[in-house]
Amino acid sequence: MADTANLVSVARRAGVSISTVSRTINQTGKISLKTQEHVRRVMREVGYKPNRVARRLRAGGNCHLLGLIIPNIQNPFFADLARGVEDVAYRNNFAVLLCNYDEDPAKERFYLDVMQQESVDGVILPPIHERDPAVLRLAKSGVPVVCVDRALSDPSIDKVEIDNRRGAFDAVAHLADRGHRRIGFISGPALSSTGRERLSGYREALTTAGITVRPELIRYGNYKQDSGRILAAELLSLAAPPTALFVANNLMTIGALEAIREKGLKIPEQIGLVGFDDVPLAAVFQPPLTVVRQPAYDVGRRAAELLFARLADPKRPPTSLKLLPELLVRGSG
Amino acid sequence: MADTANLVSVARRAGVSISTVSRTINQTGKISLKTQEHVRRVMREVGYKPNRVARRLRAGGNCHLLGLIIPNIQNPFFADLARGVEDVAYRNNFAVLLCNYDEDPAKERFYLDVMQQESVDGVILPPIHERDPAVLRLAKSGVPVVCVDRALSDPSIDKVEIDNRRGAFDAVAHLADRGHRRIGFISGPALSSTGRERLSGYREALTTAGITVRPELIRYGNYKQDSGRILAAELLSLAAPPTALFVANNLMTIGALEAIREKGLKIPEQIGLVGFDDVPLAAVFQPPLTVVRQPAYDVGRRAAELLFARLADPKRPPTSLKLLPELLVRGSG
DNA sequence: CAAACCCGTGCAAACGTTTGCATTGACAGT
DNA sequence: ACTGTCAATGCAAACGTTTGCACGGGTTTG
Repeated sequence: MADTANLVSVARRAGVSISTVSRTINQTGKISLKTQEHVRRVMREVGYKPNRVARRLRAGGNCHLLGLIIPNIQNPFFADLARGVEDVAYRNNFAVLLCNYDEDPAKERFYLDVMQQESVDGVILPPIHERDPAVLRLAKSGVPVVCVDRALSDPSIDKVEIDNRRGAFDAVAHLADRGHRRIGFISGPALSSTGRERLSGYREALTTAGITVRPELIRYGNYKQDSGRILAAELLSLAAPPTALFVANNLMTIGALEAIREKGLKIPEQIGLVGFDDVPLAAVFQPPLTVVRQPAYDVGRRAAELLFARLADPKRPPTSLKLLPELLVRGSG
Repeated sequence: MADTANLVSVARRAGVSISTVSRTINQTGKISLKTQEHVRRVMREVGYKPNRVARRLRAGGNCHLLGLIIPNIQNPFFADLARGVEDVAYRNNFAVLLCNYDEDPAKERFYLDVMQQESVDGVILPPIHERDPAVLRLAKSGVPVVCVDRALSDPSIDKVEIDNRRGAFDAVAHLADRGHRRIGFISGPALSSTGRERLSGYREALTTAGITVRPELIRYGNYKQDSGRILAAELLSLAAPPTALFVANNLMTIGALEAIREKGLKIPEQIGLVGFDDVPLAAVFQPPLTVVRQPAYDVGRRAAELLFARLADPKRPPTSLKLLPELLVRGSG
């Protein structure tokens, strides 16, 4: 366990003070070119790597670490998003602290504390709901926060969202175009901003198409596979069942497919289906699934870029981005 | 930006020294029960949270952070694995530093450096290959390392693997049972240990079934979707094409499905298909996909548990776990 | 020619912990 | 009464950085 090279050993070996070494590394202060080169050579020789921990302790931030707190990395949407964040972080020599909070406020609070304790340079997360007090507190304490996917009521916070209303509208309008009049909707939680927006897009599309909104065709799920299966089964068992389903996220869509299979219904002949979120297998599915693709990777990428912009200029005005989802018409509805 | 409570402020407020506070927190040294209670009350009052950065700097490890370096979080296998790691970490009040290295040695090296610079308590990763020098160096430098999914030649390192040979054997034996005699194999990279093991399982199953191994039916991919599509198309265009395909991972299986669809072949009548790795949609696919399910979540969980065991007792003998995959016979082959 | 200035560099404090050692009473054994 | 022991606590060094300030010497300025 050879103790690693540090500023002191480099300085001693180069015959200069540790300040000089530090300043050559960070390009701060005036150091003659000759000295710089010499120091750099010594650093290479001993394989010096600055200690990020000491650096963060001293500088309290500004030190190459950012936090990403998401509901669940097993959801492909968040995996893509995380990847977008990570790629930008890597390009800036940042590492990413990843946490899954499972929509559990206690876990969220724990991880927000961790972020502060680790003095990360910034945090990216979908807040648990619009006025998430723990997130607001973190932001107020000076840690840059970027919200993704879901909004936070505070207008001073950078955010990257998806136009959920538009995505849902397009999907449902498409189903109406195909002649469907009874379109069931498996929504997200009534409390979530994404859930509400997708619901309003659904409503609006129906109204535009001159179709009455029937509450019995709307069910509220929790974005998990099971609820998709159960709620789809409920809808399909109605006396007057819908001829098409619109499902508010990927996992619930898979659940709905299970229910449809159990009923032995043929897609799209007997039941049309459009889901929110694309998934890897959707394009090769029989029939290929029509979905609203969310640019998840881009959401992550843009959020990270926003974060770096804020780090570079803490005074810049807050930015709010709204990315457009895309209806991929394949074969299921 | 109210400056956060620290040891000094707590100590002052409680009228004791910082050592006393520190020792109450860590349950080290002798502090009277009365003092302890008092200190704890003050800590609650001011909402004190120990600064993890300072702690790590001082203690150099043992400080609630572990590193996870994986090829790509967008691969559901690694997403599940990551989730397994994270759950165990959370239960132990640890946070996880997650990095994607994309099979790129430069990125891997960068992230391994980061791990050391962050003085994480331990690292979990699938090494890029068996004698990955960067990983060996890290391990030698005293950072506990647990290898997952792929092996490292050094026997002193804890590892959790999948019995790839067995998984491949079961899959191919199953296809042979169904009467297939020309079974194509889309393998992983020839260099990877998983690739080699799955290949040897494939060979063994054929031999056991009395089928000659034909090199022209074996193709080497890179575990990505494109190579699955391209190689499957090649196999299906042979003068004597295989009647069934065995594909060595999930993404390449999706690629193979694309190729099969382009050819207009019916599964399983015209072409049988078994893939390594389960994916969310596989069970509701038409036909449902027969796959070798890897217990990815458990790999992550066990690896994290191994890591914590090693932290608790650095002298414990190295452990090597081999988890069994499971052939899920559904409808595709 | 002194005063003012700038360049290149070093000294030492600070960041918030942990921990070896010293210190203080209290109390028991002689 | 004197000493050794022990429990409870405090002091200060250390972890590896960054950075404000000071300093020496050379160059410009009035």
